[in-house]
Amino acid sequence: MAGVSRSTAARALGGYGSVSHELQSMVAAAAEALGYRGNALARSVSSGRSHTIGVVISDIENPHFAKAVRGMTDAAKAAGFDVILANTDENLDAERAAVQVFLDKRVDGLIVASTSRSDSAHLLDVVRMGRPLVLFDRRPDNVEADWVGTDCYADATAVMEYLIGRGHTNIVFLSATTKTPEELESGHPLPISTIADRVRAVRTAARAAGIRYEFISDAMSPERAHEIVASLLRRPDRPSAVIASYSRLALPAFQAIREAGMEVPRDISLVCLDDAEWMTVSSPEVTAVALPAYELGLKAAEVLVGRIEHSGPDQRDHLLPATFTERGSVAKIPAGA
Amino acid sequence: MAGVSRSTAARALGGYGSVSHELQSMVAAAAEALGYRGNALARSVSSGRSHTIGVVISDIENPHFAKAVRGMTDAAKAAGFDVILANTDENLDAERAAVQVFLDKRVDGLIVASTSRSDSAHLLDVVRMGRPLVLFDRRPDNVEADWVGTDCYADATAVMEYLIGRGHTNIVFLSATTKTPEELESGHPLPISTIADRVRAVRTAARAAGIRYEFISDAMSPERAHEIVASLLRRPDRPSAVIASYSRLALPAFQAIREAGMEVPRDISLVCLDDAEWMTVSSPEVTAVALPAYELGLKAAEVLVGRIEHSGPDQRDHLLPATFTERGSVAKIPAGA
DNA sequence: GGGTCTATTGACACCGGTTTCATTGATTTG
DNA sequence: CAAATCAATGAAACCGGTGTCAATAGACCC
Repeated sequence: MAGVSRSTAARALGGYGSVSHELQSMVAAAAEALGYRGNALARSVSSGRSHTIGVVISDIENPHFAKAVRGMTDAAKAAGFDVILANTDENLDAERAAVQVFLDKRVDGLIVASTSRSDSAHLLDVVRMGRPLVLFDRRPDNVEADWVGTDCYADATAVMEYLIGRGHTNIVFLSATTKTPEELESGHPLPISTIADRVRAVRTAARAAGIRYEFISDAMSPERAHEIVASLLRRPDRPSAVIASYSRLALPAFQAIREAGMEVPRDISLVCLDDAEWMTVSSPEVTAVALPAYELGLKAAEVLVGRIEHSGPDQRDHLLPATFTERGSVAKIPAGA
Repeated sequence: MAGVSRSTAARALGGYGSVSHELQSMVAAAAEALGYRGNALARSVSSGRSHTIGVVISDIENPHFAKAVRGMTDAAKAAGFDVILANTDENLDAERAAVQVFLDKRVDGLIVASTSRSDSAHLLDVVRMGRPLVLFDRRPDNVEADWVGTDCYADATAVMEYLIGRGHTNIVFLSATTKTPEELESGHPLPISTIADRVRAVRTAARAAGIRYEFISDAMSPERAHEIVASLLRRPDRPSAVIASYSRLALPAFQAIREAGMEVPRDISLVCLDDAEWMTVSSPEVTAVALPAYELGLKAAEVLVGRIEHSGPDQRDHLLPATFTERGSVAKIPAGA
């Protein structure tokens, strides 16, 4: 329509090569008149860049990931990338499939919150084929890639010290993993690195202080967590404090306590290693560690984009600080009580 | 490597055309040995199918959308599609840009929670070029496409009847829109259809019952909502009940009431037209309308996939029921009080 | 045994971009 | 004024798939 060759039209629209001003505007006018829009897929096939990054997480309904993904999309958008999303529900096969599909779709890079610390062949594939990869939250043992996360060991240690400092001597750590409490106790390797770090921190701090502690795993669903806490409360040697591994566990725990006719923190204390909105309106408000989810996501995408564009060689860990927020859910137990 | 032509290799791997069993396995073996993976982009260029759907919402951090997106990804995954995501923050330009980019990336279909009821040229483009489109939550006035949502008018009416039934005669409706209260009052068209329906329901029910009511718009951020409610509480003619348009407004409202030293529902009642987790652990628990967010998302993606695959002609509205959940945040006011 | 049918295969054009290369004409240089 | 330089352009090949078509050959039919 503009009376030029395909090459010239492509140059005019693609903004590369050199085109005279006159033809430039003729082509632009023709494109406008025709309602022409470039085919980003075709462009990607030849250019090798899809301007899309793949994000693989366990569940977007989890507010932590929702915030993180928001951070990722914001950083991605600022750099001209889109985000394609997959939920794995902590299922390794689903994770592998998602990574594979995204690779097939030629994403420019991947952000993965891997469900496994050790089964990382699919991630090794990614780095082997030279696709930028950023590990999110969880850090697999043998994958050489950038990692963005928080220091779970330090955070859990701080919480333990806080509890111990307030006189607690019988603490339960509630988490969602398929490992048995005995396995946790014995230092059996855990599939998810963040949980592993927290368990290790609890064990180390409790032993150092010589206090009673117990791991309860298997709180896979909110319903199950509710049951577990309810039965915990009926025990004669009821613990003085419960540490919830994350907010989806703390909520049913809180409800179970209330339904049992007990009160936080009078009858039992509650801390969470993950913050949530509701913890600021509950009675009492819940003491928690607030993870910088949005910032983590932002950082992860920024690091990824950096790798995509500069492909520098220095992979490293990017640690962001969490903030411990004291509210009103932990009792101070008088010495000798 | 398998000693066959490109065509045959493609047929063997692509699973189309006919290939002898012998060559089929030779090609498979060669592909395996070479670690060959198809290029989904190239496939999409020639096939015209990208197996990707674009989702355009205002904010993934909003739990309503997080749940909805989870539903969408689940339905999409089941049908072999991936989801690519964009946040607009209720910014029309961002929405337009996102739709355009997704179109350029040749998504097979779009789900859009549009920020505007009337400025829908970009959506009309989508239907004009024959891309399947599903409208989510909000329904623009003149776009002929499937719509998945709830009946906001009916839900808000039910809440008003509940409040009126409990003796409330001075109600404030708190929403986040740039329109002034006077514009809301006069029936001025609102950009977002769900808010428009709610405002209309409140006005109609209040007038019918002859009670006092007031619109407060402009609660754009949680901070602003907090301020607004705080000043509301200092008024001599303090309203007896506040209806929060959605949970991100109810939370700061709840906090502001508490910080003012007042108590829900003794000093003021609170209802929300959108449910949230925290409303079950706050004291008191908050009466709210629970939107079936996950199901809405699931439905939206199912409808979209149906259109992509069968392209039937009968576009329609898909209404899902919300559930009113009475908890403890609304006082019963004795007649004549 | 000749003719038709059908499965299998390769050659080749196509999708819609990008990129290399040679050609052209104008401008700058010596 | 000839030679060198350079911007602008089109032809053609490429990216990595898919689809059409004709050639081949073995199976089947009478």
